[in-house]
Amino acid sequence: MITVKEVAEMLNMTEHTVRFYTDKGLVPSIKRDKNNKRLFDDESINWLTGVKYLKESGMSIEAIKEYVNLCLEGESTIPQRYEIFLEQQRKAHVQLEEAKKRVQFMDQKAEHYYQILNKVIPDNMNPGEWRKESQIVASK
Amino acid sequence: MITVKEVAEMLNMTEHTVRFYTDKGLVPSIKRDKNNKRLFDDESINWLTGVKYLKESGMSIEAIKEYVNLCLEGESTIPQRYEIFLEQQRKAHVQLEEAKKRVQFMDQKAEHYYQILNKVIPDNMNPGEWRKESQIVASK
DNA sequence: TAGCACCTTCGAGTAACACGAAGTCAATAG
DNA sequence: CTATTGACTTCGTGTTACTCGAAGGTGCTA
Repeated sequence: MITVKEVAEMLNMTEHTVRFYTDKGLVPSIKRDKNNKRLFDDESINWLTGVKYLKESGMSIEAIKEYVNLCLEGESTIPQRYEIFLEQQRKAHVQLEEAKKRVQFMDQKAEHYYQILNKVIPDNMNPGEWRKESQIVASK
Repeated sequence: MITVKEVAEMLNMTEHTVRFYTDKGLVPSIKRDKNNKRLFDDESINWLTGVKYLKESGMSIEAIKEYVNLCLEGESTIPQRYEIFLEQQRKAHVQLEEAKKRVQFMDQKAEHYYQILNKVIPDNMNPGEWRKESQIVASK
């Protein structure tokens, strides 16, 4: 049984956000101790972890809430829940591709600035020149 | 020379967002026609593309604005701009790793729901069981 | 018994859009 | 020649998801 602070650190969220999510009902299994403090057991940590992933893959708080409600309704909602995950799976794959492009972009720009600072090439780093530069790099 | 609508479609942004960014000064090279309409040439498209990547990798509008100002100040700011890109490069790599984890998570959950629907395994899909499930999958 | 760390609720503030209203302007259709 | 269409403009409010800080309760330690 761990506290808000601990679970926040564990999942790399702020304490405020953890409380925000629990207050919205996104962690139905959460408990309270005799002093009304939030306590997370393994089940609650799993819920919160799932919520975090769903959120990061683009679901709104409201949509996550609906998913949680479906879970609480029981097995009859499994087909709907499956549809939700298919959609989130699709989004996660799109996000992965976009993340790869960003890495490529940043790697290229950082490398370019490095070369300028080492007098390898002249300054044409302004974004106005970026496409040109990208084409040069891409054609290498 | 293309319009707001066209560049928005091209970069997959809303027209509102494009205007928002240009009004904040994030695309310094943007032009206007005789009727005061925004017009994007290649340089402006490059700026906007760069702004989009910086934003997606976690920079605030304010921070991007500062970067744009550094660009406009000339070559003397190259070391600072290099530092900015090193940081964004680092963030982009972290994001890539997170995106991979999300894909893994979503693939696993979608697969799990698929199996339940095909009566392969019983229902233990509630997040309360997710860690257990992940361990099982991981140990396969 | 005082201080400290940690928790609580509550309420206000913020970033980045998202959206709609109202108006301008140029081209085309009748 | 007028009128409608459609894309653009500015302006201003609304929304989401935090983010922060204040004010206060509780229990442990010195």
